[in-house]
Amino acid sequence: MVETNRAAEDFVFDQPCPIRDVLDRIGDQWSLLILTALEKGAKRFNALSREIGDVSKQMLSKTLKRLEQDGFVRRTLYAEVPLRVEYELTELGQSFLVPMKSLIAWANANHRTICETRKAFPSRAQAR
Amino acid sequence: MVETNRAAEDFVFDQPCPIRDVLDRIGDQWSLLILTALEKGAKRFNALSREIGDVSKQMLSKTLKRLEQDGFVRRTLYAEVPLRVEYELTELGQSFLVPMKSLIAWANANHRTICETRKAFPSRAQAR
DNA sequence: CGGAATCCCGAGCGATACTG
DNA sequence: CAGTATCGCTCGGGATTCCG
Repeated sequence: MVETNRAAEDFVFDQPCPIRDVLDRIGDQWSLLILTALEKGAKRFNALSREIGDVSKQMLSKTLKRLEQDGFVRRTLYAEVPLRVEYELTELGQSFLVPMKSLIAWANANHRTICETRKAFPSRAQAR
Repeated sequence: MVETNRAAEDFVFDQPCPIRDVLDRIGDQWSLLILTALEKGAKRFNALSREIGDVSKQMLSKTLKRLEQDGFVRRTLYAEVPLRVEYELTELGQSFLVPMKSLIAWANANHRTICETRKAFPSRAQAR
């Protein structure tokens, strides 16, 4: 699993289009939720799980690892018993939230309009 | 196909979380590309197809319809021969691009850092 | 407690062919 | 030209189970 196709695998590390690369992360359903949940401070794994609610442990784990790999989140392991692991935003993660917030604000402001428009659209045979 | 499960179907029209609803659209790989392509003015279907390049007709069609349904894009049909259809941004679509641009700017500014961080991450057995 | 491994289903999406 | 219909594959991600 480690040495499969080197060329294709390396592609992950050098995406040609920045915005698509970024959208792939935050567009994956959980990343943004996690990021905003961490905005108020460091959280433990199960605390995040409880706060977000409808995320499986697997996805929380995977998403956190990706966010860590991309430098949005820092993971700290405390070798206690029982184990304790804390996640917190890095500077990069915090700086990302700045432009993201204006987008969130836009979404909140215009969501009602979007829903109305959607309802008014002719033909109920639409996708999704 | 029109009258399946009413409750589940209506859910599409009234999403509880604004930002997730919005991200579902622009996170779908083509919406943002189309929106930015339309920023400079109205375009015809095939013109969009050629400009974006690697999008199939099916996905272009579906995505445009969703964007139209959500009120981001306006579709105008000219009953000529041969057929002519033009797509353009609505005011909503244009207003959306404002916060989106700051996010794009962030992505451009920090993409290199993200790629470096990603490369430096231990263990090549990462996801995606 | 904090994950990793396995199984599995449905959505996303491309390719192709057909229609108005 | 501007789509729609059908097919089939891939992959995200939930459920469940196992590990340190």
